[in-house]
Amino acid sequence: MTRIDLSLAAPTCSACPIRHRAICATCGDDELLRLERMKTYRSWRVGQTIVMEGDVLPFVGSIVSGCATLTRSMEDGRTQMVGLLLPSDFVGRHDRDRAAYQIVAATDVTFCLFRRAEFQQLVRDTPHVMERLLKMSLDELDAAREWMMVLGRKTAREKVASLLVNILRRTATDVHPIRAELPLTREAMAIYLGLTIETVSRQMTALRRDGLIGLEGRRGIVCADLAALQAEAEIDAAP
Amino acid sequence: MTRIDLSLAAPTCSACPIRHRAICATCGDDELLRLERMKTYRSWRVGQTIVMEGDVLPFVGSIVSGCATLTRSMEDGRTQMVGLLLPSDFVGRHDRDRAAYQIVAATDVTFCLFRRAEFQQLVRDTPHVMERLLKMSLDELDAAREWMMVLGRKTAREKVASLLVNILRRTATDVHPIRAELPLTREAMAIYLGLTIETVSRQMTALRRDGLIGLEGRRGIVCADLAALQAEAEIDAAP
DNA sequence: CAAACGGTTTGACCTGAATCAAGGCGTAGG
DNA sequence: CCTACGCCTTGATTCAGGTCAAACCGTTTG
Repeated sequence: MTRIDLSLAAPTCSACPIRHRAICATCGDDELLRLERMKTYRSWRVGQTIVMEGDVLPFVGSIVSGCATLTRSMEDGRTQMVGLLLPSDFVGRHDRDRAAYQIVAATDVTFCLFRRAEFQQLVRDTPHVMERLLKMSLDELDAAREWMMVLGRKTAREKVASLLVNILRRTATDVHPIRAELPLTREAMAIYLGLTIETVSRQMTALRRDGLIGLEGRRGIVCADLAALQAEAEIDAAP
Repeated sequence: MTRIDLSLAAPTCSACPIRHRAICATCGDDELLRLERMKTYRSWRVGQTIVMEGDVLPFVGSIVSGCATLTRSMEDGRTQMVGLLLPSDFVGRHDRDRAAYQIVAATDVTFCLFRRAEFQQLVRDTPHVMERLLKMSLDELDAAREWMMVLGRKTAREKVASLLVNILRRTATDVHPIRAELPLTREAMAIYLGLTIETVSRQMTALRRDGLIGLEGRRGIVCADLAALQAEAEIDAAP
């Protein structure tokens, strides 16, 4: 196995890559110091289970780099992804000590973790941190509802196109043409979209055949015309 | 048309039926007075559109009685319900003035409304109201994720059974056998579950034929063995 | 009382995605 | 270099749920 260095010289918060987008975005220097004292960086490798459904979860935190998934499973093994965590997203409930979902590293991933009890105290002492948490939760609720539309009403082709548009928007590196590295395997995409691996694969092939995307290796995607892909996803152009 | 009285002698908050479950649950007498001064009761009839997607929504509020739905629609008319509002549920974002979803009265319905600007000020002044709002939002997010499992992975039969269990739990009148009045038409059930009217109807008939539920008129349902119905819904018995 | 109407049920048929079954392809290891 | 392994793609077939069409049923209206 290729060795990679998962240790991370925990940067000061002010040098943190997610400083201005995560839960700490609205914190001043004093609160940043307080966070600094309660935080721990921790990394997991691709494929590792971070917590199981129902486990005690003594931390909450932000994802700093990489990608993780929240999933729920039924007894017979059917699995649905219910959250996709990308850098700056927040994980865990400050007011509950058990995980409601399984969390798995979709790529090598690093979290900035806070002990729950201390974080909860910070939330209670600092109204604007609580407001930030509230805003982020409401945004996640809106995203979950958008996703319900995808799961309930879209065709397989529209589902795959919707996911690609989301990922291109959030993780694109180049911009003309827009290009990104998929943080998900075909299986993870299927679990996200309520489809099977085979259907995801067929739809990816079809979108490429129709000239809407290009595939570079297993994970790379390029899109010369994002508006066209968005139209395929039937995303209302409004916002 | 049968006339019914939709005016409601706005009760004092202390006499309100949702006093201990809604956003105001943690308020003391002083804050209740403040709410009292900013609140308005307003009712809508079955079928009325309360707000359209994208409309300016100058209020936020709680549902006091009846039932309303949050839906999103695509340009070609496909529609998905993304929220089902029952008494004590909270509607609207304190930090946004536009509705992201269409809100429709599923039955005659009464809301307790607060002007957004005033409510936002209350939230900022009163940490425990903000914490209450945060807790309710996180609970809604969990419910949305549960629903994603239903939409993405369950069969039509399991979907219908899941909805019936939810409604029986939240709105049951009698308890042995458990009985409730469905607040939704077959069409609304279909929009909730990502199915068609016909499939919902067939599954309702099948559940009755199999002795899992009884139907009383169009809206009444009875269930002698809720655990059996729950098993049919594949709901993990854990909690 | 007949006709109209909205919500619901039922039946016949069709189709999109699941399932089952091979293969392909790039990387890792013997 | 050959083999194994993970992941992905492709093809053939099946089936759950959608579509189209008709009829039912309780309530309202002329």
